[in-house]
This record gives sequence, structure tokens and C-alpha cells, in this order.
Amino acid sequence: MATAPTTSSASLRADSARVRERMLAAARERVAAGDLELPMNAIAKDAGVGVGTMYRHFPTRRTLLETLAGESFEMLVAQAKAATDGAEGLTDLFRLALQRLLTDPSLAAVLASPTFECAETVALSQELSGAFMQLLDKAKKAGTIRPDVTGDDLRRLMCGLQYAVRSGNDDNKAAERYLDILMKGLRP
Amino acid sequence: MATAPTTSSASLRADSARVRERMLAAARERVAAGDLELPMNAIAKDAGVGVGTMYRHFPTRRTLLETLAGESFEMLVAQAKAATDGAEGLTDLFRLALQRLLTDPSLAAVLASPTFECAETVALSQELSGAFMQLLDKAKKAGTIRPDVTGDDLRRLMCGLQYAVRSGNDDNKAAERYLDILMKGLRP
DNA sequence: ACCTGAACACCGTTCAAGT
DNA sequence: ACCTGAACACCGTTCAAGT
Repeated sequence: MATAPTTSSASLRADSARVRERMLAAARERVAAGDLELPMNAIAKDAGVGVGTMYRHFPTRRTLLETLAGESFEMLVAQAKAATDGAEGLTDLFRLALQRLLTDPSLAAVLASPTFECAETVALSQELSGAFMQLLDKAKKAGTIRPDVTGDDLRRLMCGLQYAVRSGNDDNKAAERYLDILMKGLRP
Repeated sequence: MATAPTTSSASLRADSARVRERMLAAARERVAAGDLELPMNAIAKDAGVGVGTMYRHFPTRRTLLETLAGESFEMLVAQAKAATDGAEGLTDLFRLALQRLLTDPSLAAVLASPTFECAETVALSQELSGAFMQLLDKAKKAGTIRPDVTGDDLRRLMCGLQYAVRSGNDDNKAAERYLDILMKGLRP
């Protein structure tokens, strides 16, 4: 690169960030190719770093997975916050979420687990949960959703919906139908 | 053992069957302990056989998995065939299936894939599919199920239901509620 | 026929040595 | 501070050698 380092620590930090990005890019490439196994050794090799560097940045595979899913998760949270009220708003949100879960397997894997490892993921999950609860609250008052459904139920049902769609070999053609079944089932 | 072999080939076959059972027992022990990874080397060691023997009996891990799930699958098929007509019969069947899927992760894994490796599993899946279609047919005629649902949809929705239940940490307390949501969603 | 287990490649994880 | 990569343990899979 043409830029000279200003101080050695800044240079270190910049280098560290660059190295981190290389690892994430290598990992993302694998996920995009449909491989969710995330072998640390192989990714390190792809990224041109030592294995130890992988472990320094991502102490567990789960940490790496949550980091990979972070961006998708943020977009999902943004969509949940922007969702319009009413049963239709919830349906639209679920459709968007389903699309995202189907395109990003790392997000699907992260969202399906009840606990998270990274503080950032915990925060995102709480934001999502909050958005869900607001929507639920209004929908329940409007009488469009059965009253025994919780915010966490919505997360789990979304994951189940995604799994049902994925369990077929019809190129996700069933998605809209299953979404419809779920939303009808959620009515009071 | 005290029994003497009658012919050498019979003895071989009997030994082969015994060895096979030992491997399956070792594998089952792991699944029961919550480990679905099925490492061939380790299972062979547990069973006291050479690795090659594992591969001779179960050419792929998937073959081993389907064999493990076989018994549960058979029981599920039997229940599906014995199910009573009407929406309530279908609900009861789904409840039983859900219980089975939650107790036997190998069955859950096998049923979630659209294609099977063992001929025996293919046969079981067709039997299940047949039973589902019969139930669906009657339910549709009675007007208790929406007409756009297929037998394969039932398989996939069952898998999704199981996944949604598993995605929480409430000891499957949500099972009955999610079942209710699904069955309501299936109404016309 | 069927079984054994050595052999090789690969991945997980740690940690002493480098800059 | 951060990175490297050797080292060891373990698993996947094959195949020549045994009975």
C-alpha cells in the first residue's frame, strides 16, 4: 500500500484489522460456496495467516460464525424496526426474514440457537426481540395475533419455517405457502 | 460363546451380524449421549472392530445414520398407518411424530433430507408418504385441511415444527403450542 | 467372504519463538 | 502487542495383508 504508518501501534492496529478482514473474507467465501464447517486451519491458509491468528481473533468457531452472521443480523434488525403495524406488517417482515435466512446460512445457524457467545450478537438479539415485542403488542391489541405468542416464539417459528422450506428440493417454492400457513396459525 | 458353528459360511454370517450389532450399539450410545457426529474410527474402536469393517457395513456416514433411524422410522410409519381420520387424527399423529423426532435426533436428521441413501429408507419414506396422502385425502374431502397441502409438505412441516421446538431452551414446553399453531394454519 | 489395522491426508488446538 | 507455524492428538478413508 502507498500509505505510510504514522505510529507503530497504529500500523499494528491497521494491519490487524486488515488481517481480520482477510480471514473473514476467506470464511465468507466458504459459506457462500455452501460450506458451513469453517475449518480454522484451512481458512487460515486461504487468508495467508498463521492458525494462531485465527484463534486470537476468533477463539471458537462459534465466535467466527456469529461475526459472519453479524451483518445479516443487523439488516434483519433494521427491517424489524422498520416494520409496519398490523398482521400484514408482520407477514411482510417474516417474508423478508425468511429470504435472509435462506440466503445466509450463517444467520440461520446463529438465530436457531437460544444463546449467543458474542456480546454484539446478544445485543442484536435483544434489539430484534424488542422490535418483535412491539409489533406483537400492537397486533395483540388489534386482535390480529393470538395472545399466547411471545417474542422468542417468533424467533423460533421463523427458524422452523426456514428449516421446513430448506427440507425440500423444490428450490424454496414452498416458502410462500408455508409462510401463509404460519401466519394463519398465528391468528387468534 | 458355547454354540459351535454348523457350517463355516453360516458361522461367518452369524459373526458378521453380531459384529454389525456391536457397531450399531456403539453408535446408538453416542447418539443417546447427544452426539450425532458418528466418527467412524471412534465407533469402530468402541465396538472392538477394525475401521474397515465399519466401512464395509456402512459405506457412508449417511448409511449408518439411516440405519440408526430405521427403527424409529418404522414406528412412525406404523403410527401414521394407524392414525384415525379427521383433523384430530392428524393432530394426534403430528404430536406422536413430534415426540419421536425430539427423542431421536437421528430420525430428525434423516427425515429432514429430501433424498435417502438406503433402499430401505426410501421404502419407509414412501410408506409414510402414502399414509399421509390417505389422511390428507380424507381430510380435504371433509374440508378440514387446506387443499394445497401435499404429503411432502407434511413431512417438511413436521421437521420445521421439531426445529422450532428445539431452537429454544424451555425443555420443549412450547411443543404443544407450536403444534396448535401449525394445525390451525393447516385449516382451509 | 470377511475382518484387521497400518498408512496417509487433513483438521483442531496449543504454545514457544519470532517481529 | 501481535503473528507464525511446528507439534501433537484425533478423525476420514483406503487398501494390502491376514483368517
